[in-house]
Amino acid sequence: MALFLSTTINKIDSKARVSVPSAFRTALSKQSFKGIIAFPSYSSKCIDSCGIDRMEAIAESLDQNEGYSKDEYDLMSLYFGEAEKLPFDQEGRVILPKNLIQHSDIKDQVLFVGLGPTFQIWEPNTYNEQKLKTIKNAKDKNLNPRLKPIPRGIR
Amino acid sequence: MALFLSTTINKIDSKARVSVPSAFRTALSKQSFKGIIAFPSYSSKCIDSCGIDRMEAIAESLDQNEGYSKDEYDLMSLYFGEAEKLPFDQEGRVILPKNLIQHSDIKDQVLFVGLGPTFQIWEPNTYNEQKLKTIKNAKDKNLNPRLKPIPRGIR
DNA sequence: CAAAATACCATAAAATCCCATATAATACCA
DNA sequence: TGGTATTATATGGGATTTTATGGTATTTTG
Repeated sequence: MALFLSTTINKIDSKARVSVPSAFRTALSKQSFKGIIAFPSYSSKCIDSCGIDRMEAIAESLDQNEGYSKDEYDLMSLYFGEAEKLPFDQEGRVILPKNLIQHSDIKDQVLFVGLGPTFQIWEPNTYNEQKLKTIKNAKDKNLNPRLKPIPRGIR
Repeated sequence: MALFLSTTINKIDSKARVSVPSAFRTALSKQSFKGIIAFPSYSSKCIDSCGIDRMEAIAESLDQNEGYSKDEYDLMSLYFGEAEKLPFDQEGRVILPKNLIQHSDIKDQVLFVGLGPTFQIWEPNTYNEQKLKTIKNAKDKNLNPRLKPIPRGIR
């Protein structure tokens, strides 16, 4: 499984090209499609993204109806319609489609943030606002990140 | 599972490079990624660190939604964004990113302390202060300093 | 053909490699 | 056991490569 970590801000140029962070490209280098899959997040003003392997795994598990409810099935099916395959150019950039730029309100800077097996693409200011909200919410509800010990699958 | 023990102080140079203690490198030598994962501690002015295997285990357990609420999921996702993959150079050093140096207030010396399955990176003086506080607290509360297995689910 | 997409080239900054050295740790041997 | 040789480690600096970014040329396609 690819593991996406860290946060990077890159520029987007007049042709809507952005460098995908080198670390993300490395994480994807073993996959069959040299590029990323991107689609609008349904819950945030950002772009959800991953490698093709993950999409294929989702497709397969959907196909075999592995415990999805009708509602879940319908929702996930929508993703495939909105997902875009964005290939790397020789320099490791992708071209962000207009609809995704609009959805995430991206202007001239693009923030990539790793979420483990996936990552997201944000307009930097939008991301910071969202992040502050998440932290405030965690404080209000007295939540702790359960980073140790690991609940299961410990090695 | 890697086991990190003991305490070491090393220098940080003008390029923000630090040698990871040899014993720690040995503990990590079997893992797929040759380096460390580092992220700001949520409770202390230090850097939490581990090998990639542990990070992958956390990612997997999150991904399979093993009893995480939406709020918890959001909070933990932030940590992936703040975590950095720091590869070893040929001499066994890593480059500490600026944000982590700031968070832990590191100047020219770096203290590594093993915590068993993970380790932490501190500014040495900050660590000593923290250590004294911990000892004082234990005395005040009359805690019995015996080493026993920690029950699961502790934080 | 025109417009869009893609390939190709150039460059500054940053990251990484490579080599050198002092010190510490370990092995070896008389 | 003491002393010496050898190895490993931590650290420093210069050289090289990669990355991000911009631009131009070429190809595709509708």
